Amino acid sequence: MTDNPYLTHRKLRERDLGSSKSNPTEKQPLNGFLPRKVTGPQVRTALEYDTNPFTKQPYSKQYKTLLEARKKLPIYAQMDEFLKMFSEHQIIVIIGETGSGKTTQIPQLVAYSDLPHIKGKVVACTQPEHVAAMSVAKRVADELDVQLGRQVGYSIRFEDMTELGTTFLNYLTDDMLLREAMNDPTLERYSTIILDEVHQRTLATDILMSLLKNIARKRPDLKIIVMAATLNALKFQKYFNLRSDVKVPLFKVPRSTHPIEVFYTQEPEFDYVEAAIRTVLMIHRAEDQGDILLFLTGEEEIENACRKIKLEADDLLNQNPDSIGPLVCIPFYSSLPPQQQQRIFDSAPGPRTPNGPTGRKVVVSTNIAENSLTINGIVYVVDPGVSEQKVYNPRIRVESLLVSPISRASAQQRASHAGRTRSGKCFRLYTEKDFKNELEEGTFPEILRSNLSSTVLQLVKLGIKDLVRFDYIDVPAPEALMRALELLNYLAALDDDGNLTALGAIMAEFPLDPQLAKMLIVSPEFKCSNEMLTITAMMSVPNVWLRPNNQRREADAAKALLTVPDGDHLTLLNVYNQYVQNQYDKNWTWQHYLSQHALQQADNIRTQLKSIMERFDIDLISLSDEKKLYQNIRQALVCGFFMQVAHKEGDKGNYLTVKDNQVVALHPSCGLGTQPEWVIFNEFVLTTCPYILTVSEVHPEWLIEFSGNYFDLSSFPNGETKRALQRVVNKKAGKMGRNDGGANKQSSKKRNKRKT
DNA sequence: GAGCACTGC
Repeated sequence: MTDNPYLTHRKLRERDLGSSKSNPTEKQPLNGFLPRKVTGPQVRTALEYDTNPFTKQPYSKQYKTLLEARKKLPIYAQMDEFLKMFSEHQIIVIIGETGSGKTTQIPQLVAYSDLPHIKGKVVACTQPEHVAAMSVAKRVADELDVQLGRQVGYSIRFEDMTELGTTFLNYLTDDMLLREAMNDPTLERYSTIILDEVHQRTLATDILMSLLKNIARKRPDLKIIVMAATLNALKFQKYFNLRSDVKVPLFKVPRSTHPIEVFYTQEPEFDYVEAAIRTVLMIHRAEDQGDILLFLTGEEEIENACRKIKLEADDLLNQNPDSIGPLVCIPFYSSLPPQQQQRIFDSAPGPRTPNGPTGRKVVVSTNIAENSLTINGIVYVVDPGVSEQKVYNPRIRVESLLVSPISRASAQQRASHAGRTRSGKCFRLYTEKDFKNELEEGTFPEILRSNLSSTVLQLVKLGIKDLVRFDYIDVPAPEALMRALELLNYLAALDDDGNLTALGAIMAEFPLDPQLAKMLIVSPEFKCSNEMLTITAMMSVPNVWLRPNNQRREADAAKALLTVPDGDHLTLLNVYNQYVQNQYDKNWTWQHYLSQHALQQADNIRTQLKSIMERFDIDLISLSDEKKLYQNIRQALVCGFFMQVAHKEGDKGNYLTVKDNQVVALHPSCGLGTQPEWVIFNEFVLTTCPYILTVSEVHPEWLIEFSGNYFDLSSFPNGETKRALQRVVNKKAGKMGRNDGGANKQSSKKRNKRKT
């Protein structure tokens, strides 16, 4: 694990100084344990022992306290049943809602039965979110009475809290395990792999399910456990049936949280925001003490709702000072600075007068609060039944955000927040009939609503030959696959037969979109890899520009000072360089309305990418001539993003994307000083109108020179764009006497040669 | 002249 290049940071730990030698006369708690034949009584006896079988140390006091708490979980009573099932089956599907303790307890039971530490193997448990991986690992380390990072650890992108040869239970993010599979296709070092939260249907979990199903056939010694929160386990159960005569068993873990009363509206609500505000105020007027969690879709909606709730609540308070307490309304969404995000953990306000009614806290949040986050004091949940979700249109290659109905699983997850501290109530702003008949059972899989270029590259690297017939749990649209294959072919990551090229193999090693990986890898040829490294990192993080509602003009003015008129990509470079020159100063970012958090993240990513570049001998090169440098940077951009070029049409500032012929406009946040004839862009979003974001000027000769494959004019639709390109080709032919459209091919050939 | 819901490598 220590040579894993995706981990750039390794936490220092105090080594266990106690002797690890065991006393031969001492009775061993795991005596008589046969791997995978362990029974409930055996485990219970071992748990009550004085010595920790994994550290050979006496148990601490904390261990006993935690053990008593574990015994109260419903799953503790099911130990015998689970261990028997684990002994008898290779694959198990487990269902249990949040609060069932499955994430902490099942992996421990598996460790007791599988005994990975005596075989030199590891039990893995995947999580979609890194926060969950860290916190669950900490909890389980405490429960097993071991030091976090030794017998029990976690691996997430920037942190490896494991010890090679010692760690036998590892919680890791799903992407991490998928990355590992790229270089170890049978995941040999694991004896059991537990996929948790599979109902969330993240891209990585979906792919892992397919891979594991495949590996299970080749490795009968590998056990697989799939854990989900919904009732829709049948789909997973069916999917994992390897043979028709052996059925994958289902293990159910009951919930152990407080009861939650669920209410529905009689009629559908047309204005869910208005209904939500009304419901919050109704709770405030009529219900007992307890805080409220309201789910809305986005920043603007949340800020407006907070303002209205506050106004009305103040009115109520003034009219009925003796019966109604004060109310605070706290917005919560991802782009909020961390300090303001912390406010959701503040306690509710006290009474306004010494003996008056006590106050109430209302948290108005996006989906960010739906999973793996507990806000203390929440007793009431208001759920309008919608969230903003990403949708991908492969035809025009555009991702956009759309307000859509949530799934039943999501609705249940939202409701569960009402029962964390005591029994609570959930108000659903839709009818029970709609809940039962209209909402989808589970979350719409990410694989069906994403751009798949990165995933397809990973699959090919994993050795998957036939992407169309791959055993997906939900098959993506053929058009989405085709678009991905086409892009990877133009980028020279795949050859014309769909085989991985040497370049593609390197691209797959970068945790980046293929376009970004390509431009970074070729950038030494343009003598600007140092700068491209920065730009790539900056393009991998969310928007760094802050623009608070009441300080827009100040924010825009600050941004103007950092803007490079030649293009937004160069502006990103400038922002990062200034950030470093100002010693990563928090005040500097604050004064320039920049997100310290995003810049810090870009810096982390830059470090990680740099180490991967070093591994592949990709040199870091700079040019001192700034004019030349700026030009070369934009040429390198063309090598990755040639499919995202637009040409100006007429004088009204409209642009037409090449080949796709979409009418787009420069986003108002674009910092270009003029409206150049040709631009390259990073993102195409559909909001009030189609906009292109992060835009730089390019010269048409570069398009022909560095991506001749794509800019082969015979494949172009007739129109102004083609005519403009034709003029460039003619001019060039006149000047140079030939049309060198093969630079793209040449550079990849050069790279191929170097690798062999 | 206007927005990025949310994860993750």
